[in-house]
Amino acid sequence: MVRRGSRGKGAEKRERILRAAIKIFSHKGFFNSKISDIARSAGVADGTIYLYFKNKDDLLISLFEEKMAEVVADVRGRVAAGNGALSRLKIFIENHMSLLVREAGLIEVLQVELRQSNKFMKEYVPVKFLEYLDVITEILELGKREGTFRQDLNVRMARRAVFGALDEIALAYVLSRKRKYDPADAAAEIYRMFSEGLCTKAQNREGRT
Amino acid sequence: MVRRGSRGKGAEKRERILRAAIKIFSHKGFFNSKISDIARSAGVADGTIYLYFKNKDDLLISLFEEKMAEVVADVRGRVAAGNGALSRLKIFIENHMSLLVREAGLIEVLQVELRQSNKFMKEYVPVKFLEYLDVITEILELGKREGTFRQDLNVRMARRAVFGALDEIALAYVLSRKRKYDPADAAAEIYRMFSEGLCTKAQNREGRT
DNA sequence: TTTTGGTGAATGATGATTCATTCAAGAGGG
DNA sequence: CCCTCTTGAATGAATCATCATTCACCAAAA
Repeated sequence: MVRRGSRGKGAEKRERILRAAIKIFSHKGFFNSKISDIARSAGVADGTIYLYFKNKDDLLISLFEEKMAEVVADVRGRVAAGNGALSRLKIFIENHMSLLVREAGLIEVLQVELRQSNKFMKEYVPVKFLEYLDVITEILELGKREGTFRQDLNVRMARRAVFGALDEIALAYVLSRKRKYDPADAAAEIYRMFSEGLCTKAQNREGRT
Repeated sequence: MVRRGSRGKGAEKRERILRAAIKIFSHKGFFNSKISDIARSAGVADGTIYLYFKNKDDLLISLFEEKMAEVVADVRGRVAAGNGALSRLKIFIENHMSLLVREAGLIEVLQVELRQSNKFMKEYVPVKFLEYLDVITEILELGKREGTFRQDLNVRMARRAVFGALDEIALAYVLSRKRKYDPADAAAEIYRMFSEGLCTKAQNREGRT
């Protein structure tokens, strides 16, 4: 018997299906993607997908949660390396933009399907996505403690604003075939917009990195 | 014979269908909405919808374009009343957040379906949405001319950042049943984040409204 | 031989779209 | 003023294609 845990051949096949799902969903969107497309792309039979996932919805949600978990763990590690809130914010923004290149398909799926699922799959709470937002929250709170950021900054609002700006720019990048700008430049620009907007006046008057 | 131009009973019926579509799409999402749902809600027969719209996709797109055209014309008028880029930016942000209350259904549809359509309906270019972004662009360019905003501000990027921040916060508002915050407060917060981030240092050192 | 993962054709539901038919209202003739 | 007649809007039941999901069966491993 082949076990289907986190180790062994089963896990490998499951992973193949997830990768294929990312590819197909990112090309056609969830509703236009057929299970048989995904199966073909993964090199398995249609029915096999149902051995690993409850149904099509479950496939999408598993994809969100598992891949986002990796992204969150990864960015947490990177951010921790920065010292000070500004440095960490910079790392976070740069990492997000570089995901566009490293994990293009995944980001495309997240961007167009997350909202849908978020809104219409009643029982689904995007836990891992919220954790991603938490990483921003932690940076902002650190900044307030440090005195780098305004004391009256509304953290809940600011983290949405930061994520929203990143996400929208990422979306523009993904949608434009022409790839009009460089993600690294975009990161620098966004960082500047927010750091100069979030810093105390004292910080603004002095020179900053 | 009843004509179906922009005047007369035909237009009224068409409008009823559009309003019903907004209601149903915003509740269930495009793919989960049945034409028969919309027909019932509009008080017409299924087939009637095909007298006014080519197909389901066309219904969604017409909805985008026509309703966004109204929103764009409206915000243009309001923004023109402000003098100076900062004042205009403030008006734009406040108007966007107040749309959440005035046009809740429409905004919900735009937020979750626009990305989808944008990405997957190959021929569709969201003209009216781009015009909405142009309103921001014009404000930013005015600010640069005036000297209120940094000369090296990347307008294309900044307008996406502004829209993205607004959109994300609007989304959080729409998704949370609990209505955790007041759109007017949110507008003030966002305005502050961007104005302090976009202004030249000279502006920052002096007092501002 | 038994067990289990894997298969993919068959099933059944769903829902967009069509189209034969109905209906209402104006036109014109007597 | 009344009675056809014509026209096209409106209807909604029927059609038809499309998949998600199931399940009877197969092959390899134990």
